[in-house]
Amino acid sequence: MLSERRLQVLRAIVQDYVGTEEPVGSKALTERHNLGVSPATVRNDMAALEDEGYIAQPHTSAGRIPTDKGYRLFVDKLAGVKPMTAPERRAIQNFLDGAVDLDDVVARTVRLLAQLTRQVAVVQYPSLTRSTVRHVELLSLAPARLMLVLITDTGRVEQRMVDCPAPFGEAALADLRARLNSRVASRRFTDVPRLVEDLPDAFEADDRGTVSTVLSTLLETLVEENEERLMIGGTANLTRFGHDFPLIIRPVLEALEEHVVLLKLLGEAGDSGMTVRIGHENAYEGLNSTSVVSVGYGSGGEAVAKLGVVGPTRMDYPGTMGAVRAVARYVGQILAES
Amino acid sequence: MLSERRLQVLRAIVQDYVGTEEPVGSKALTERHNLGVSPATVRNDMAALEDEGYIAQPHTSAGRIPTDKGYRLFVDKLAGVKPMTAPERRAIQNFLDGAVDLDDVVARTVRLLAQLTRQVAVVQYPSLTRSTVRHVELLSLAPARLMLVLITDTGRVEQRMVDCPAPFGEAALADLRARLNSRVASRRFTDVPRLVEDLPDAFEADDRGTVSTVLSTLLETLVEENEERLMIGGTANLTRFGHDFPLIIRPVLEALEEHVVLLKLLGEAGDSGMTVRIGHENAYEGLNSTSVVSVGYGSGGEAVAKLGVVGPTRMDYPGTMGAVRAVARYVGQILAES
DNA sequence: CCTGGCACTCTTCATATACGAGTGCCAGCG
DNA sequence: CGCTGGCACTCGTATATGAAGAGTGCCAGG
Repeated sequence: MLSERRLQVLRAIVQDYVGTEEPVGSKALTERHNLGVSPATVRNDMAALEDEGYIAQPHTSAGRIPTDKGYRLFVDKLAGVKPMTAPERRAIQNFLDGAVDLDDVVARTVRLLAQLTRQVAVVQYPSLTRSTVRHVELLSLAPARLMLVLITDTGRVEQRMVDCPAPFGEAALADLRARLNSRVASRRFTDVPRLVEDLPDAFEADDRGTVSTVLSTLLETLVEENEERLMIGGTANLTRFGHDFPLIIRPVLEALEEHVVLLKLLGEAGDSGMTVRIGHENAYEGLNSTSVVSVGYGSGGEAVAKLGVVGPTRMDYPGTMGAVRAVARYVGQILAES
Repeated sequence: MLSERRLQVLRAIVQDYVGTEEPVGSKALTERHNLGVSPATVRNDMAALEDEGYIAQPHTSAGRIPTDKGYRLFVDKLAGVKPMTAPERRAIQNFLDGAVDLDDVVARTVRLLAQLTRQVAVVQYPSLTRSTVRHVELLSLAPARLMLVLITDTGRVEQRMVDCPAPFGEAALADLRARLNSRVASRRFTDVPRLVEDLPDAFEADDRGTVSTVLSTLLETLVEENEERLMIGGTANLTRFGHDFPLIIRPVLEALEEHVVLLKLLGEAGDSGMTVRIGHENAYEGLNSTSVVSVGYGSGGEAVAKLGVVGPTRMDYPGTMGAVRAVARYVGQILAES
């Protein structure tokens, strides 16, 4: 177990390195933080910390930098979440309050988060499977072509084309629409499959094919992988990565375009509370030199989706976590209001 | 006026520089291209080309690289559009044919274009104002809350929430829906404002407020700036920019996130045929070291939107133009089929 | 108008050297 | 036993120097 002072030394190393981007030496440490001990003592502590794998030196005779394990300890034990100041909170609220619909909320959230943290922001749309149905609509576009529109209580709207096996009359359409809504409105999406499974039985033989097609399209939209969407922003902040960045930045950009990868990443994060994945803790290789800070947000007590940021492992964790948490809170409020 | 040989020298410089990314000297030129003259002669030609501003040398006693003006001449006079090979064309078609809806078409197009050109791809959604109305739908979500859904012949779907000044009955809703569709279905979106302006008159006084609100929401969605959307992809290709790229790449990433900037850029491009904007020809400063190749696409003879790529000025123009043109053609076909 | 020759310019690369930051270790002190 | 100052050592960075090479501009001659 590490002594109290050694933990403080680690904390000081992380803070200085995050600030300066340069390996930090024993002398500089004692000057900038009053640890009450001499550089020689700090050197001993550093040697111990290095033995334990919390810090490393890029080259012999350079200062130390934290390892992923060092950041992990820092986040878990040595640092809290830095709360937003009152003016910052007001700014967040003002920025989000103008949103007119869900797309706008998500877009604004991405911008805001990117700006606050100066990192890449990732915001997931509210998951269908965690929302309730507000309305299901069926439009007839052509004799054998329908459009299915799903609307959730979180304001999300999904539409899908349905090619019917046979023409479908106006009367049957109205019937299906009414029955569908009476069964699923205000119900959770996860219950929908069970609630509609016997619907075709209520229709004439000629129409059952179409009804089944509509229902299977409906169920398809609820399948995970299909239903999750997200928006990213602030990629320009990747340029703040470091000097060596050409090699780092490319896989990160690639990962950011692979929404599936990001969704998986967010999915792996804990369901409640804030999750920080540091460097190699991220399963996806391209993100091995980044950290991902994410948290769920939702209108009530329950999270309907996640949001977060992706940045260099050398990031200001307390500040980033504070911003992410605050934004998630306000987004939740906005969703609850609408 | 430049002599024929000097133009060939310029062409050779552009080709070599694009290939090697290194300034090209007189000796290397005569070795790789059989111009039939000696390096000394080429040097004289180069001096002349430099006087005219077509090429420049990064440092004294280094080879020459083309200027924006040089690329311009190359594109206008010295190079054609390189057609896609038959297998490439088949691959394009296969890749696009699986698309299930417009979002999917656009997403696939972006991926395809980014992959073919190894540059950043930009694809605009079909413009509303250049499409015709397939269907307008009104859904009642709450007593005083409607949802307006617009569907175009190109498969684009836009939805907007409408907060009504007063509750709106089911009968009035059905009436409005029917009247609206009978007036605007199959008409061009640009005609819509004229076609609906007297609609409120047909309703009872109590409902006129709501009808007007619906109509003004409808008209709002048609305003340029609001109605245009686009998707980008392949940003990871920005890492292929050059060695100096941290300073170049940041403003480019910023521009790519500002869809308004990109839309303006595409808007300025010629309405028919392919447009190439080279370096400083781009009005937006952040894109001064990039070139933008864009072209309109559409189901019929008329373009409904544009697509293109953004890359370094040092790009393979003939190949890029060929890919952009081919993709635009196939996308047009796909849209016409659906 | 083209060509070969030639002197000149500059960048790049390798080598050598000095400098300094930072370390590890040790003996001594409280 | 832990902290401290001292000291020798390592090694990366910065600077200077020189050689090599690529490329140029210019000129005289064909």
